[in-house]
Amino acid sequence: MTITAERRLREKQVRRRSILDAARDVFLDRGVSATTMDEIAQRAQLAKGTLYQYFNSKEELCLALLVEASQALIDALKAALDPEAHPFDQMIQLAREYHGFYLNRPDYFRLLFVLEHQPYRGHAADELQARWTAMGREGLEILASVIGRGIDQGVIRALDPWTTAVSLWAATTGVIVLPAQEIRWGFLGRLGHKELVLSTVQNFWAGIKAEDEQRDRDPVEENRPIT
Amino acid sequence: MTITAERRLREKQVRRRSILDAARDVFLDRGVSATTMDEIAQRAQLAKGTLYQYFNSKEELCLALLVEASQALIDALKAALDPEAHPFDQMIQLAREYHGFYLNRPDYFRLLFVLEHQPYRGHAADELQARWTAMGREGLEILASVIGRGIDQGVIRALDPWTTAVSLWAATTGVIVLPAQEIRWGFLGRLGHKELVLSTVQNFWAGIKAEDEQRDRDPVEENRPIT
Amino acid sequence: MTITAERRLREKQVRRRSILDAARDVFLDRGVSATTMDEIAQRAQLAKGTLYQYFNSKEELCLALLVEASQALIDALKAALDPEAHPFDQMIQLAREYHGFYLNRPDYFRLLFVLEHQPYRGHAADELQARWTAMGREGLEILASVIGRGIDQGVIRALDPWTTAVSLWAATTGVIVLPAQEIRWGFLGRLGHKELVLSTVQNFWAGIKAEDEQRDRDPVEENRPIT
Amino acid sequence: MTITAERRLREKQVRRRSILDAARDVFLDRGVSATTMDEIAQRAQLAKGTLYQYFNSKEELCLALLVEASQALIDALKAALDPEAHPFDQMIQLAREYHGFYLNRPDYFRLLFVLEHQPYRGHAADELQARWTAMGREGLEILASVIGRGIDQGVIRALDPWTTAVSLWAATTGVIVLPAQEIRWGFLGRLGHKELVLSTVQNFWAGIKAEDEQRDRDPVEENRPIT
DNA sequence: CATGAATGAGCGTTCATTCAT
DNA sequence: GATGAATGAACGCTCATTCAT
Repeated sequence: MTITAERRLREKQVRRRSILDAARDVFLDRGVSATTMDEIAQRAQLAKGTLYQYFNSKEELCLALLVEASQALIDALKAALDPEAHPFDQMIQLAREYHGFYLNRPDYFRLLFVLEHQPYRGHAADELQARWTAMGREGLEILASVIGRGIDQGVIRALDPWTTAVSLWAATTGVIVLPAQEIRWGFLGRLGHKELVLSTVQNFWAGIKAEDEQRDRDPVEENRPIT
Repeated sequence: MTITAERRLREKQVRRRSILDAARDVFLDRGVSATTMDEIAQRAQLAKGTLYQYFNSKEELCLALLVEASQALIDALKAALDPEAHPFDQMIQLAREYHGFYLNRPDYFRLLFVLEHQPYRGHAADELQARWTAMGREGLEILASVIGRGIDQGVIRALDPWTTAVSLWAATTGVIVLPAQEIRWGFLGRLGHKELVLSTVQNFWAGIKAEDEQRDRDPVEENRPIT
Repeated sequence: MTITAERRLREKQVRRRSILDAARDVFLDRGVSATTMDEIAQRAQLAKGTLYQYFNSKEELCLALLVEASQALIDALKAALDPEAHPFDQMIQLAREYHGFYLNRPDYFRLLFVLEHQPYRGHAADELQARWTAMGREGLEILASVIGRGIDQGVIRALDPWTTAVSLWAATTGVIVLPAQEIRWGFLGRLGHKELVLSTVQNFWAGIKAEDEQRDRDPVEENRPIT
Repeated sequence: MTITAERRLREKQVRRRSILDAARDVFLDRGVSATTMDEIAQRAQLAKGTLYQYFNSKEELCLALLVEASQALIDALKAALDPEAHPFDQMIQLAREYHGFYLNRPDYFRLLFVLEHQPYRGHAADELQARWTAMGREGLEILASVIGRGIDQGVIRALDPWTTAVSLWAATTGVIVLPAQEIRWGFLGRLGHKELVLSTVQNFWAGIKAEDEQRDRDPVEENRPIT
């Protein structure tokens, strides 16, 4: 009995997983609003009705994906951070990880930052909505605390850590997100996308470091894959 | 005769305007793909069929709005630029104007940079599509030429002007766009939004200026309203 | 005054004509139900509203065209008939004229015999409806009287003239109408269309002529244009 | 399990049938282009969306009906043909069957030969389109081969079998189709419709038979009902 | 619990007709 | 009388959701 129950649970989780995977793929192919539940069901090799046993609506399914993507990003950022390292190195670690997340999970990235999302004030999912918001803040706090430590150690000018974190994060995101708009704005220039991202971070560092801080070495090294 | 014809023309333009205004409002309320032609018609106090006398499709209507918004932005940027000024000041002028555009026409701004757009390769409106793309480039070129002049005058390091322009523009947009995501990411910090934008530009400047360039004064002054 | 009134009348007739011409052309291009009043107005170089000053509805416009076409066919058949000729020659005259009508006015022909027509029980046009029906009968009567005279003179077997007329007319129409269905039924065979029509008539004549009637010459000669 | 699946399949077929029946009825009432999917759904007592689970478009639904009707006609013609009989008798068999088809399935007949059809080059149903065309040809080939055998046996003059088949078929169709136009052309004469059809065939035979062929007997006998 | 057929409100779009000028 | 912009009821079709099996 217990064994059967366990297997049941395991199967349910597997099924939930495959629905999320399928939904993510199709959302990214077509955009959220252009995706139909039929397509998701087909990609997941499940009947359409089954989807509704795991998620109350298309909206909730999308939200679950957003929470998952946020969690993955936060986990990756946390794991990338060496607590012993110099604040500058930590910033670079985070930037590289952020860009690595973009490279390794462009699906999650687009889902979080490019795709248009309605306010999701639907008849369900208020809890998911709250979790999503909380996660956004959590990610920013990682960056803010790095900057705060840099200021404490005197290697960064006396700025507001939270504001600076927001500014850096937003600027970086703005650059990472660029390829999604390439259709409109034409080519990006001679630098590759990765170089563009890291040089933006480097410029930013140059702007916030304390006057006498000499650390200026090239942050662009190879990027280890994230799994 | 001529008087009647003139009035007709004027009325047509007025009606076209009111359709564009209504469409813009509803697009911003609901997002582009969730907006229905019925809603636009209702908001414009017109019959649905009337919309199709002015625009061949929803797509074309949206594109017309994008072209209009791009044009407004480009015009504002051009007007704000003092050709005699120091490159640093020009950068600040552009940034301030960009932010001013965001303040004065948040509707246009969201339309251009936040709302998701399909590739718009529909059965109409190819000319509009082309104009939109061209305008995007034109805007970037204004910034690139400022940076290019800065490099020529030796006040900016020897960077690629186009790449640097893309980087600065993307970073700035990333910051300006933040409030649209506030729902998700919580508060921005203690600095106001405008200060955040300008300090981002200032940091960027610090990163790209030539070593011996001393200009570092505070760019945050009052912002004159744009009409 | 009278002169002006006359010119007015003439202009009205000209305008009515150009509407009918335009409608006929577009009906034939697109089929009746797929034709829009916009297209007709455009082809007639008139405003759409003007159409409704000459015809109460699309339906009535179509009916007017049908009456006109019927009249043209009847007139052509009557004109082609030499009252002094041998009944066989008369039959051939009629057949040739019928086919000539198809060749010279394929537009009218398709309108009458190929295009699908609703019962036209609309809110107008009952009189036109009646005229159309009457004209159909009138055309058949021309053929029936020729056959009747042939029977009287002993050159055609003792058949019922009206029935024979219907049979000949229907068979001929069935053949003439073929090209309209070519899309479906593939090629027609080695004979040309005109030869097909006339050989059908010839076969029919061979079937109804009196045993001893020798007249059997080739009815296929050149066809004079009808204007 | 199998029982459930079987019943499902059966129910699907029943539903498909009832859609086809409803569509046929409404097409015949209103004409193809004037028929709306709403009307079909209402007549079938189904939701509109359900129609689209069985047919991809109105076009495909119509085409399916045409293929079905063609198949029924071809099957009937093949079944009616006695391969041992005299070519003249075979022609009469086919004509009688053709007319019988008209009597038993006037709905199918009108669908095939009276209703106007667009070229049907739509976004679906290319296979159906091909089947329809092929079936048209197949029907004609039955008649052509009868005529070809008559020529081989010397009872028909040396004509082109395909052309002659087209001519006979078109003439016969023209006569059979007459009642559909009765509204316009008034009564048919003293002979009944069936007699008209068969006498048309007989006249045709008289025109194509070899000089010395004597067979001329009355083909008009009672018509056995077709089920 | 999984299924997939059925549903029906809603979509973007069309077009015959009206009517103020 | 001529105009052409405005109308709005339909149209073919879609798709998130439900529910009997």
